[in-house]
Amino acid sequence: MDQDIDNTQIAADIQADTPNEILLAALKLFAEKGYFNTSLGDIAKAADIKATSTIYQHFGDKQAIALKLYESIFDNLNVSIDEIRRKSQKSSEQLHGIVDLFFKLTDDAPYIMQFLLVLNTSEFLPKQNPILETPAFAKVVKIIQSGIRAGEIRNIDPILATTYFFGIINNTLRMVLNGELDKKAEVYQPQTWLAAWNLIAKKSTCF
Amino acid sequence: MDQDIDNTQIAADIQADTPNEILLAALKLFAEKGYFNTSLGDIAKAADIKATSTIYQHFGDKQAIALKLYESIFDNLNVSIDEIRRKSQKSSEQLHGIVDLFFKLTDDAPYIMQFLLVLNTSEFLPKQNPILETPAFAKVVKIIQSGIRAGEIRNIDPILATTYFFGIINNTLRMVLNGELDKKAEVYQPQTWLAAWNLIAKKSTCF
DNA sequence: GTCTATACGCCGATAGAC
DNA sequence: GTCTATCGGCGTATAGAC
Repeated sequence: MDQDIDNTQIAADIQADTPNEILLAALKLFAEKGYFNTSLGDIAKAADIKATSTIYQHFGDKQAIALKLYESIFDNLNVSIDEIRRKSQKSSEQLHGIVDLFFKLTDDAPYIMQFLLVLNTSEFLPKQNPILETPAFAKVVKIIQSGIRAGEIRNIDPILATTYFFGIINNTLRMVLNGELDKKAEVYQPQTWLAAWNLIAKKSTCF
Repeated sequence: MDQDIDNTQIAADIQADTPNEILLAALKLFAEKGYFNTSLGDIAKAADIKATSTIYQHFGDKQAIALKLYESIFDNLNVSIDEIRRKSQKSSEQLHGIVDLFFKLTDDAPYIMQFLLVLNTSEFLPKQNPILETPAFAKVVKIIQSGIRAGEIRNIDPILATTYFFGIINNTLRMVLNGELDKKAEVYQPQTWLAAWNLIAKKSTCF
């Protein structure tokens, strides 16, 4: 049991085995430098491995590493969203749960949020769904749709409402990730949540 | 005079000479496939040039092409923003002018907006300012600051207000660029402007 | 100013010993 | 299962003819 469980929480099965070391090193480097600026040599070094060939024992090729990361992150995101939806029926509370998750991840697992919000996965995973066509995203749209039916959310195009809502949330988190907003994400969470929610809520308090 | 002046409007000096052909080809390819998935061979072919060596007659290296694009786009953006600021004193009208420009560019020069909103320029232009530290961005913050002083805009952190405002605007444009929103940008402009403006305006009409 | 031809290096990927 | 050693190719960049 290592004590470096910082960024791994969401990164699937937490095992201190070599494949996971490789994944964590790759996630960090991809987030920091981008996929194409990261060589297998970089990953090997960061994972305390002497030979790049060792990587091929665990992954088919470089893309496969990125793919595994992509799948881990979205699988975990899916599970988290399902849990959030089970806890409450109200769209407002479900959305609040997702926002809470995103802000926590930004502070606790910034590499994962960098992967989600900043990297253009379609550039190195062309066969994979772009984030906006991912099951996780579809679930968010569903939440907003049912919020509209329930009268919680204004009657506008659900896709557009989702675009506005996460435009605010994600842009704020991007600004935190790149240091343009210099405090922890949690500092901005309350007012950012209010701004985003009031934007789509039916009975907005206006300020 | 060629008739393909589609995407060139903002791309600086419009001349049908070879350097400009190269820049236009590169812009298109970078926007479509990303910088690292685009080889000099790709650019040469798209620019109707037989030899990659010709490119080196006009640009120092591959990065220099991206740098020239970066400078052209931001120089033109700067000029446009200055013009907009000169036309009116009111922050609301200045912001509306910028929003109008962004939506028009998304419909008329999508490659430029892709470059601005989607590409991670810091991955291939590490020495250049990230977009958020660009003079153009600083001017937007200034507009919002003076809007706060004038009582037009609510008294919140100008950086945060800018983040919210362009979170909505830019995310909407990103959704148009990738086809997730399937109509022209101009279709979404009125309600998106209202959503973004009411979010930061002091006397919001609420809906 | 554009071409042909070619050099060079990096990095992804493989073979095979231990 | 990790290592050493090496290959092959792609893509950047250069030399030099026309």
